[in-house]
Amino acid sequence: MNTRDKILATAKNLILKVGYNAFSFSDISVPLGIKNAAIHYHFPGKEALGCAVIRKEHENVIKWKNEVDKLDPWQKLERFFRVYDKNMVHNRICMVGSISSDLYAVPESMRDCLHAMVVDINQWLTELLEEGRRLGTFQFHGPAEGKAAVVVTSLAAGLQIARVLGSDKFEQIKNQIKLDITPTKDDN
Amino acid sequence: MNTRDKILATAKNLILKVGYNAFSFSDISVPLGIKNAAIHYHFPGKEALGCAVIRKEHENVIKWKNEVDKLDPWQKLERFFRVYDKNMVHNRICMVGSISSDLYAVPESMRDCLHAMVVDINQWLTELLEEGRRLGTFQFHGPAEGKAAVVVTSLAAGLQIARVLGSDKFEQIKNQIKLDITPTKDDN
DNA sequence: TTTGTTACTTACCTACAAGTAAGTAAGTTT
DNA sequence: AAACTTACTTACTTGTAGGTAAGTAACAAA
Repeated sequence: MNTRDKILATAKNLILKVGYNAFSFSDISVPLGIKNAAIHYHFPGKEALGCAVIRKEHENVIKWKNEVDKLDPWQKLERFFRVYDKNMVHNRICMVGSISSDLYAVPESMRDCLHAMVVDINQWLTELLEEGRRLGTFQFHGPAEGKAAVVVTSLAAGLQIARVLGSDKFEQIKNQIKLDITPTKDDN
Repeated sequence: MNTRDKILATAKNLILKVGYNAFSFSDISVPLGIKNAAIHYHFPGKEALGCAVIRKEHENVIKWKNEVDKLDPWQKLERFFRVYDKNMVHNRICMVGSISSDLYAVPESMRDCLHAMVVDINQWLTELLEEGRRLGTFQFHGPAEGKAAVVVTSLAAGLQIARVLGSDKFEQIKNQIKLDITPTKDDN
């Protein structure tokens, strides 16, 4: 792993742990054993670094979508949960939750990067729920778009609230999400 | 309204809009037409101010709970939604979402204040859902605690994601929450 | 071999944040 | 009237943040 990628990885971790405005260049340079100015060699400024982190995360989302493409709806959902689980164990929140909660305190370019990513995630989950309902794998009322919004926000804020109430709360949320889309015998 | 309360109100707004770490004393003193040091007269430091804001919010929650105490479950839920609506129109997020997403970047005393408040909200909503289910007003699967967690996180992150995708997304979430607890004809 | 490029470091600058000590004007108490 | 309290302001200190200009060691290309 080259220095540039190490900087990106460290910055990503910091954004998910303390937020964009709460980390400094030293929080990256000291653990990596480099100087602050080395970060400026790879990225013109903090804003560009922030954008690069979000764009890389977005690329990872796209790769991940292709990876899980052939799985069935429940497996896809479980894989989706696993993304949040990985953050949960490190007391991190998700990128969307971190940047959007600080949205009016980050540069506009970062908002644009985040927007593109959120649209993608939202669309993927909406299609998954729609497909699952069509196949009878999932059951829920109302538009898939609304259901997708509830699912993704429960997970995002689930990571946040779990910091306060413990990881059990996050487990409860995942279980409830599953219960809420599990088919029952009624056919209304 | 005295200066102390004006400082508290301004600080609360800033926390909900840009987060605890992204506002400075000048963001409070300039609009109020006072000097930075005046804030230090009323509050020893930023940490104490942050705690005072959360504690006041917690007190408001307690008062609010008493206000809505006699309403029926659906009315209580609508009143709960209204709290989030009021933040939505100002592009604010909720106190719990703001502080918990920056939790490892705020002083420990603030985390303690937030914890007490989150426990209270969580308990109130759990009891509401439990009561609603007992009365047949609401219908959902699994423990009320898990359902409460899904509802409150959907609303909290709903405010966050609505900053990126627009307020329609928040409306979708509220509708979906209602659909997901509306009784159907099945009696499994 | 000299020229250029990559990947940094050294040393420095500017801005601004939080915090504080001392002062002050207005009102309150004794 | 003297002393004290309230609610600030003035003026200052300290720390740190992001950023930059200039230098350098290692290696590659012409």
